[in-house]
Amino acid sequence: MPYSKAHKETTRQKILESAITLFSSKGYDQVSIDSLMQHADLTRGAFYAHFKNKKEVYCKAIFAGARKSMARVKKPEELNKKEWSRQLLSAYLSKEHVNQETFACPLAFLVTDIANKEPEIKQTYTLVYKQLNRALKKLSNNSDSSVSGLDEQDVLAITALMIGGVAIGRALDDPGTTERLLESCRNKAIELLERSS
Amino acid sequence: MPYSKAHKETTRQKILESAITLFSSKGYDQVSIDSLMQHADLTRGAFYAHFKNKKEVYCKAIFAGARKSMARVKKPEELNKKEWSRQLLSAYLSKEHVNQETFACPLAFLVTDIANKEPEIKQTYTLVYKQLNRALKKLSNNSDSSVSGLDEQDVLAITALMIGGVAIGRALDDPGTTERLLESCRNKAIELLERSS
DNA sequence: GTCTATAGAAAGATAGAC
DNA sequence: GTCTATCTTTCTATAGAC
Repeated sequence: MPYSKAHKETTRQKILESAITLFSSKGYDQVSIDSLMQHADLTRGAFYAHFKNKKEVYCKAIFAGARKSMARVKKPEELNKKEWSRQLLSAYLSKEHVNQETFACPLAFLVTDIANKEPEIKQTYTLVYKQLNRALKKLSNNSDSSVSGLDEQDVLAITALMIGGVAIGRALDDPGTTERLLESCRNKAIELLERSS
Repeated sequence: MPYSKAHKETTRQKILESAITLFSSKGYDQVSIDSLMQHADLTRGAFYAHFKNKKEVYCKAIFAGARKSMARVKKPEELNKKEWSRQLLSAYLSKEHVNQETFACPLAFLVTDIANKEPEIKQTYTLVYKQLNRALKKLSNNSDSSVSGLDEQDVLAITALMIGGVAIGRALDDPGTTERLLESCRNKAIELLERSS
């Protein structure tokens, strides 16, 4: 056995990383399996030893991309939940996120890429969307306080501002407008966040 | 000349109508010129007598689709501006809009289809986006009142909720969540709208 | 597991008849 | 202006050598 199991897993991860980057920035149809594998320093043929087909790697990329984004959500010790959630909103609704310099949340980068796709893809998106809402709700629940945190309406509106702001910002051809849009969404989202305390 | 100028214009409009419907629901890559022309009861070859290429008809469809959506914004006499803008938000952030039963705003249906496309396409989207913001700002300016209406931050946040809410709603595989999302965005947007009065 | 080669299908765009 | 036929490119997926 010339290739170890560990090596296969490493290769698979490399492909998945490329998939997250490329699908987020170009969408499903604009990424060919050829370009994907080239990005991962491999050739077309090797793809099918790791994934069944293009749809499968797309699903896995959405899931892994969201997981990767969420991994940044580890709260530093010195911050309380409220301060941390405010910082998160600022990082999400930032020029750097829009320009894919820090990370790329599939929820924002691929919103309209999902509609009219296979059920499996829509289910993956829905799952990840609910995870984000749950995470935000949890963050707003300050354990050492009597307040109950955000209700569902607040959470849904805040994540809509996050996803909508970043998605629109990426579509615009005018950096000034994008910057003001991000600032507006940041301010309104933080307002909703802090109103509950 | 067996075909009149009027006939050509009629045909062009028919293709454009098909383009609005199909591009909105499926996105740029999932609509072939063949399927587009079939939807307009014509064949492939006739396309190029009306449009230079696929990119051009996509741009025109975004512009015309937005114009068509905006045409519904004619204010009935019996409503004042405030009541009318509230109704507009409800029509936009509705299940019917998400399901493309009433109309399909390209700003929401195609947000992430635009990023990384040609400058001309991004410019068209940006133009239409600014039109929507301007229209909302104007509606909030109650002429027979001393209040100045919405400021830019409010407008940008409201349209982000509109576009974001509809775009996310279309991506979800769970009608219940979509309904609650739309309701949340409606409520928060109306709240922002009425706070300025 | 990864490579090259290729089958088979689909798409954008053009040519020429009517 | 609209049609059919076709050129050319690109893509997904598979086959077989190493």
